[in-house]
Amino acid sequence: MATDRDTVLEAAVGVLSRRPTAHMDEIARAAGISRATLHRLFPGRDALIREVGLLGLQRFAAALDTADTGAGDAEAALRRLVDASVPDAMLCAFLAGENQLYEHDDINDLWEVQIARLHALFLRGQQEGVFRIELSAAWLSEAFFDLVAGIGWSIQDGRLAPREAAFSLAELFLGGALRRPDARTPHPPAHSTPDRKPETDTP
Amino acid sequence: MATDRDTVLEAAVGVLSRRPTAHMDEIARAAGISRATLHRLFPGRDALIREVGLLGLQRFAAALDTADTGAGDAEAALRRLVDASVPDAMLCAFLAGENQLYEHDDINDLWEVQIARLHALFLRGQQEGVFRIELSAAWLSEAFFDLVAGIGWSIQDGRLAPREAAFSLAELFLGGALRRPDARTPHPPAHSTPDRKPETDTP
DNA sequence: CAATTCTGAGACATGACTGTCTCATTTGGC
DNA sequence: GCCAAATGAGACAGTCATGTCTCAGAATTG
Repeated sequence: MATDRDTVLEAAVGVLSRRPTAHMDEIARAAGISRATLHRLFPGRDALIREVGLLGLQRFAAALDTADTGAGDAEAALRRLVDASVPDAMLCAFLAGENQLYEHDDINDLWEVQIARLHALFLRGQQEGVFRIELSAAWLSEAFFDLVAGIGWSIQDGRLAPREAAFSLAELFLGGALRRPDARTPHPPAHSTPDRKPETDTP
Repeated sequence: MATDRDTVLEAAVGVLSRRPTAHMDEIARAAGISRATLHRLFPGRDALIREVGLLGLQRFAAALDTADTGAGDAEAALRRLVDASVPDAMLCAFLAGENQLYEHDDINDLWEVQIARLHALFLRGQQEGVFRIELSAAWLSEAFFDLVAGIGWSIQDGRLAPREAAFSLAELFLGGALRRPDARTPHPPAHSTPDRKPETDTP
């Protein structure tokens, strides 16, 4: 029985991350409360969805703060970000699946701020020679967030043990994102070779 | 103006992959036809969604067929799968975001068959020493599909050039999934070290 | 123990989307 | 140019979820 707003939000995430179109009935039952009480806590469905999205973005922003992505080695910063964001992976899964949120301008702005922070981290890592420059920072940002969401879905469905989550995410993503100090790309790309030039953001 | 069923389905994917709750009106407008004609082509919304999902699964199954994932080097097989599945990345994005599909048993079965084929490819690669065994084949399967979906979203939103898609996916994913022939893991995992034992499926 | 507050269950009206229909218009074939 | 088929626009009822209300019962507080 969860009468707290935050507790209800947590329960709502559990339902909405898998079924974004869940009715108020389902959300209320998932939280162990009645539909009436749910409406007493949140003005309506829109407000509830919006608050869940806001919670997710705030948690992800807090993870970026905790990881202190602007300091030190870019690889170490990303590892800190992995550890900080995996506990809220389910919220990220909700954010990835709920594209209806982007109708609200404030949510959209907050989202873009966090993506910009991710982008900046990858750009810095590329300029420092830590991350590969053949992959655009935008793609690295997108892929990282998608994998965090994938972690959330996998854990929720019982396909991934929570203890393995951070390790699995860090090893898979960093393996593909880090420049190899010794070995070059295992095979030269046979398809289209994007001759990407190292980007700069601070002119 | 798209009067063909397949053309309408393609247009529907474009809308539904981003807004899974789009109304019939929006889908019809996206296809350039009226709501009446849309209803003449498909019995109802459920049938339309179901056919889009079926199309996505059939395309992904066809990609697995084309790639011939059971033959030859596992890495080469995965590279073939990347090339074969990237053109249908938007459909995979739809599949990843539309969890409501899994109420239909036939769709669910077809889905699990394809995931099993992916899983088998990664398991084989692990047994042949091509893919890392510290990451479970289940996680590799999930991550691969999530990244294909991410490719689809990125292309649709104009954040990734279609020409770079296959390269970006293959390099990022294979970099994290392949065993490094010479260099070991850049940093020994400081967090929890899952002492995974190499799995077997054919006893 | 009594009073207050909060919750759950249900009823109710509202609104939105869906599915079906009709009819005028257009398209395409002959 | 005529006829047939198909399309678009709109109207219509049905359905479902939402949001609000009331009331009885439970929990908490004094």
